[in-house]
Amino acid sequence: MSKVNIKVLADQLQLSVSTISKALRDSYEISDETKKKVMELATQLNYIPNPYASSLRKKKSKTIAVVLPEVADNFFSLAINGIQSIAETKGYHVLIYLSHESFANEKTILEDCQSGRVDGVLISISSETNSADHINKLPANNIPVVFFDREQEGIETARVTTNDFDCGLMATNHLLEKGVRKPAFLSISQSLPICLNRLEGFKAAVREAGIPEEDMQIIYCTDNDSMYSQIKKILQSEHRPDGLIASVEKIVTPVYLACHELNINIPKDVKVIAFATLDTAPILNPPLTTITQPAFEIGKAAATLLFKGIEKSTFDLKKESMVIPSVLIERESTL
Amino acid sequence: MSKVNIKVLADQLQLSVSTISKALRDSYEISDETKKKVMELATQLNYIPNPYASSLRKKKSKTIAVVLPEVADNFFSLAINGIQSIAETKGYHVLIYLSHESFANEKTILEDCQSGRVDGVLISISSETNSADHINKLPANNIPVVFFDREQEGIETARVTTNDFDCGLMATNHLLEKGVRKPAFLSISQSLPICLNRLEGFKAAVREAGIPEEDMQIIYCTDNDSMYSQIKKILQSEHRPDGLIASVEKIVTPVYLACHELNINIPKDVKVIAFATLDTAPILNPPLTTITQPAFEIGKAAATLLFKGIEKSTFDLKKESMVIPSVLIERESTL
DNA sequence: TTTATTTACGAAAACGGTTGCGCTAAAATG
DNA sequence: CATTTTAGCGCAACCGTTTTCGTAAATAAA
Repeated sequence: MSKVNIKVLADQLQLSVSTISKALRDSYEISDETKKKVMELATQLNYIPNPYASSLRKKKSKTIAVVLPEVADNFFSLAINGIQSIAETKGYHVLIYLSHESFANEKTILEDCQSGRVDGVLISISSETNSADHINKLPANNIPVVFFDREQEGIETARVTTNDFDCGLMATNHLLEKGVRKPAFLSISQSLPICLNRLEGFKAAVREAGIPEEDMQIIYCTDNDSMYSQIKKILQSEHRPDGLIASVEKIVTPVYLACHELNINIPKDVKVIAFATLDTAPILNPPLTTITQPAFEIGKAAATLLFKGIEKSTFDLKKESMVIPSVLIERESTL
Repeated sequence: MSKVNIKVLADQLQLSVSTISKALRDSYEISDETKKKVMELATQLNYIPNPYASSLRKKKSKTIAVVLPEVADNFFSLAINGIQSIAETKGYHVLIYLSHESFANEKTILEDCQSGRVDGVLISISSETNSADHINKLPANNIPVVFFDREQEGIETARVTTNDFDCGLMATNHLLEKGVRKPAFLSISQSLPICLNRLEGFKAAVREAGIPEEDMQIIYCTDNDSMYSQIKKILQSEHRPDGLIASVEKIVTPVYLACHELNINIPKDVKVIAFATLDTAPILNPPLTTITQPAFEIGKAAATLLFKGIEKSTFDLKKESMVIPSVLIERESTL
């Protein structure tokens, strides 16, 4: 820690600490001459203000928390980039917390966020979370919260999501148009709104198309480790689907591996479409048709909203809610 | 911000603030009876200590900074996970900073790190960085620094890297064994040690094998946007290589795309091996032979070292240096 | 019983900035 | 020339905790 503080500057210049403080913050109370002297000595001695002293007094930390389930996912990586890009320009610092998809962890993290450590929170909830209390405490304590991607119902605050229902519909219709008659929807959670909404879109499309109940499947792959064998089992069953919708990115690799292993041809035997931001999608075998979410933009938008909520007291986050549409990129996995 | 602080507790219990503080921290000076009363009221009123007040007084922030070029890269995502996993158990908070491969940004970030905001820094330097001064200031100011993956020479501190030279050698030898006679090495920087070391391995292997100078190529793809066309040009030239080594992950997609576009068959016409932690490697077309770096482990190891450096004054980071080997995973792109 | 020690707590000074208010001298106003 | 205004700066409280030191009462040792 740098040992030169305001007091050192004050002593050397024979001025009071308040004068130094004001000079550094370009206050109108201080003459240009003094300001210049202060600035010069400050840079000369490499003075760096202590942010925590300032935070303590001003009750502002210029820091936000980003709470997410994992970073080992392309979507969240890109979202973090988007968030950072905005935070940088605003002079904010970004604390990253990982819930590891655990509700208990999420709760602990959010508790700490009420300590004054952060001015606001961006959160994408864990797949276990299905209660709102632990999150509601934050706005109640004047800490603005913005959801991005994975939201939680029953909380009145801003959220930035993508058009999940429409995309579920779109993805399913795409498969149906390509001749799929026995579609299966692969999910990872029975409670996450993103999964539910995508699933609802799937159901709507299937109903609309008049697919009989027994020809469609909804499969929950909640456990990362058993995902591969679970998918293999489905592909070997007598009700083998001829079209798969992977509702999240991490389902893609097990699906492809299982198909290769079982000598099931994509797209001839089974067509595959996935919600993913994978940039290797075009070079997969075969290239994967994706519903690509604007991860970077979602991050940026969420951060922008949060900063408005933090800085403008007139701005009401409760009224804000953004939907940034995803795009379907057709490739050979659904040819 | 929660309005209940130590003073509120003190008033309600008719005790002094110092007693409360000590009770909360389980000091031996306080009777069990008082401690219990304090704890109870604290949880009842949902007291959450202000970390910045504590930091200010104790001159410890329980926070570290992670400075890296980008997060839109599998390697760094995994590394962050590794770092977080250790930080959590130690009760540390993690600030993420992105240099966007810019030296100027990196410098600004590191300057801020000297403010007392963080107790230590984990850094993977930008591709532009080739000076040490801005980093050396940190240890000089008693802020421990640990490099992970991308290090900078001329700085006496711990680093956690992988065996880049050996892997460069290994990758090249692998290609040569598979019949490659005109290898090309694709790099992104002329100064990054990871690139240089891998390149040195490449050179050594090529020399050893007696490949004539004119049959090997070293290509610098410094610009993200022109990478694709640059690679295409190389593949169309008369000196077309028959083996490619992608020294970093982000080169993979342009290489595959270019080959597909030009109808160049991997591995028949050109064999490809890449330094990458892509989990889609096995489902690419064709599956990609990789030198897979232990990103998660590197993150964990670096964080572990940093915390030792922070907490044990006897522990000398200068003497520490870890190499965690990468593994070559053979797939069809080099068949 | 006297003295020494322990136990349990409080007062107050830090930590490093920020900020409202007061003061002085010079400049502007009448 | 008397008076008000303004420019420029310092004093001191404050933000919420931690920590040193002091002290009174209770206990132990002499």
